[in-house]
Amino acid sequence: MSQQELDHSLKRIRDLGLRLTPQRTEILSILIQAQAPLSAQEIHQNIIERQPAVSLDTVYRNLTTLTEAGLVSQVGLQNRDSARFEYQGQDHHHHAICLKCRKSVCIGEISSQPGIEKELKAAGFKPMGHVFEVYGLCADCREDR
Amino acid sequence: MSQQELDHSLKRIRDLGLRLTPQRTEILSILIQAQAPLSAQEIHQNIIERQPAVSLDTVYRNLTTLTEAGLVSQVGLQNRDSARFEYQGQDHHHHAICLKCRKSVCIGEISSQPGIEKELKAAGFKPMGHVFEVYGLCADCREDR
DNA sequence: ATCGGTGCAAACCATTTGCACGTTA
DNA sequence: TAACGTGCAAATGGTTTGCACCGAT
Repeated sequence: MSQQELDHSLKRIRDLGLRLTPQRTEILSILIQAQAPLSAQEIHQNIIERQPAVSLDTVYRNLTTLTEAGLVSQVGLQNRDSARFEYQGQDHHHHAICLKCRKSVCIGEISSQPGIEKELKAAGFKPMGHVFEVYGLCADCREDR
Repeated sequence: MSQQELDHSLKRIRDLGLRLTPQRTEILSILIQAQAPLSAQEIHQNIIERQPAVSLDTVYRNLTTLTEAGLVSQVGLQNRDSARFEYQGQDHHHHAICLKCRKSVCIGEISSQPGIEKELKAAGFKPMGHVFEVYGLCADCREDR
């Protein structure tokens, strides 16, 4: 569970020759415990409850660093407002995002797409990742029953 | 072909009670002719070659209006820099976006995902749309052969 | 003792908005 | 002529950056 993920992450940080600062550890542990992808601002709010001096810039810089380290990944919302981040565990998964309240529900990985793989191959495109997001209305926000 | 799409779009605009301004028509026709999703800035550049007085704000406002009219859709890039827009024809399709040069290749619609549909139903989530984007390196930018 | 990391303040830049005027229907 | 749409300029807000100091290794 989370302690294990934190240990794994700290090891990876050390292995990459990055330093282990209290800020970095804190950001990581917040993301590991998070139930949903968080924005930089939300992470910052969360942190200053315990460490009031941590700046928003540091949160941004660490999110970049952790993303490059492969420990965190970005979750978009088609360029509407701010970016969201989540801890990148073993399981690759996606999200269904509510257009009204912004909450997101995790959904599993999509099945392989032979047709698309073939198209990419034909175009000479080298895929390195993908984004799949469903948007709509969550159970609380939909107006029909 | 494009004249037909333009006519269809102009009709839709009239049907919605929106006005037909030269700026609006121009933006639409640029998007219809575009080979790839364009950013607001690119559309603006393109427009002022013919109508120097059109402002960037107007481009933004029209992109919003046209998106709401269902004639244009946004293509993201996971919140990295600026948004891109493309004409929304009959066919629903997706993009493979090059992380280096930003060019994008169109790819077909993904096949239906029974597993995910079931998950969404269980969560009470009402899907209204989805985004699927592959990112990686295009034929020109990949370094291996 | 290094060199990466941090805080602060200022810079950036895409996008949005208020307002008065022009134009479409 | 009544909204709607536009241009201009200013505001907004998320994110980035320069710089000097601090602290992990």
